[in-house]
Amino acid sequence: MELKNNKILIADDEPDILEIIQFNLAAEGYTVYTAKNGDEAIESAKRYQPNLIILDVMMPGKTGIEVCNILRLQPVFDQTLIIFLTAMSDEKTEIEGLETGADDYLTKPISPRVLVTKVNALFRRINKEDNGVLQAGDIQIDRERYLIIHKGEELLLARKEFELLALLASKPGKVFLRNEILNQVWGTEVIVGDRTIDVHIRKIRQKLGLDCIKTVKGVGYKFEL
Amino acid sequence: MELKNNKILIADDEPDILEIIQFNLAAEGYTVYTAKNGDEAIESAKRYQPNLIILDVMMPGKTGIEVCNILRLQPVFDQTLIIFLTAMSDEKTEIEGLETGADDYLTKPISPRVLVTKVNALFRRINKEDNGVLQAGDIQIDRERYLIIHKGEELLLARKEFELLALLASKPGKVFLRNEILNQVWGTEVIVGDRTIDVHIRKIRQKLGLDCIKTVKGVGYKFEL
DNA sequence: TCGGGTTATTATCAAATTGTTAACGGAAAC
DNA sequence: GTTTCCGTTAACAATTTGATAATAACCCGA
Repeated sequence: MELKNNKILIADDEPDILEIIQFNLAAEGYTVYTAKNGDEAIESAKRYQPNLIILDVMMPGKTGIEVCNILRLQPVFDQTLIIFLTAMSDEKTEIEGLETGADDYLTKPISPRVLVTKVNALFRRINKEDNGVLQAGDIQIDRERYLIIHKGEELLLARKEFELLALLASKPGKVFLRNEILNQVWGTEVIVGDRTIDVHIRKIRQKLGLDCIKTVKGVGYKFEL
Repeated sequence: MELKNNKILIADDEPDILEIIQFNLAAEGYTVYTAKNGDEAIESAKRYQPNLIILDVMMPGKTGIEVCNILRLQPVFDQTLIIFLTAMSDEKTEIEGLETGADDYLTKPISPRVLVTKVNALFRRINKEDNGVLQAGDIQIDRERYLIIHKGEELLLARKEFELLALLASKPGKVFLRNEILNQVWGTEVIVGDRTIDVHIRKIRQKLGLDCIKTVKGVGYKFEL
């Protein structure tokens, strides 16, 4: 049903727990990496750039909280989800963890079903494109079928046009800087001129027939109603 | 978005890289200093007290990591952001750097766009006021959507007007000297006459229809109520 | 009240930014 | 092997913005 192209890193010093979690998440379709201690976790995190990191708090060497603190220092891990595994009702730890910016907790012993549920819930929250369809105003953006639906009519956009519109519509109202647009739609490697964006914007406006993309001069573009 | 009164020091022994980085960051409105080796870097850092230091790891004399360690010893550089430039995927160095307290990494070859994005992101993290809504009296300043909301009505300001108002409203009551305003909104590079500020103030007053910007004769302007 | 210094206002011009169109090369489709 | 479509660019038009100059209005103290 879903394309779970999400990477998860698990760090725990107990091999049994590691295996249970790995098995259950892999069965859900996630790509799972493991680490046996804090240092391994940091290394793996940097290498694989996982979307979610599950950290045991009690680990030899660096604790989960220390790992979290170190990772959060880097913007790369700004958006990364982090879940802590704690021994039962360790309130002090929870408070401490909260401050380091964890997204959720799990207390041992772990129920595989609870785990999977929480993980799914977290990702659902992040990937708004839940069922592949992004709703913005009366416009539907179907990522899976790569088309726009406006008032029942299906509209076919070219790839770049589609991605550009999808980006803008992903946060209605937000002004996207030209830089942001280039990064998200064209990637960081390619170098294209500034006019390129304009031309694509124009094509979208033309095909949509709606004035839903506003120009904010000197700043960028935004999608609005 | 253009509160870039930030100073950046770059240290690299390759003149080409130095120039590329300098050019791109200067274009973003940062004030940029350069150094050709570790010792120069330390000297410049002490002299200019930059907000961000970009250090090549491999440099003749002192390496970037050594420079970092030396600087971090002094409380003055406690809060200074540090980014390392490393050869491609040198994980060992990255781990080592992390421990010395770097804030981010860039791997060569450098993409100017990635560089600019990361630098902006770092500063945004420090100056948290960047996104989110700033509430001042019954006026909301929405940085993300780049508009002013007053009594439910959305008001569009030109870029400089917006930045200027955002600056004044960021500290209601505080009198901003003309110099401060110039530095914050126009940056230290650009040179504009004094009347320019007046004109922008006037436009804001006009568009807002409110008397919320007070003149403090001989001193500057302040935002109030 | 007058004068010096400062700010307000206005119109104007230059520069920056974006819009538009056409055209070209290349990839994909036929 | 054509043909079509896409992405990009260049060139130019249109628009908006920002800076300045010139002038009026203001405030304060002498």
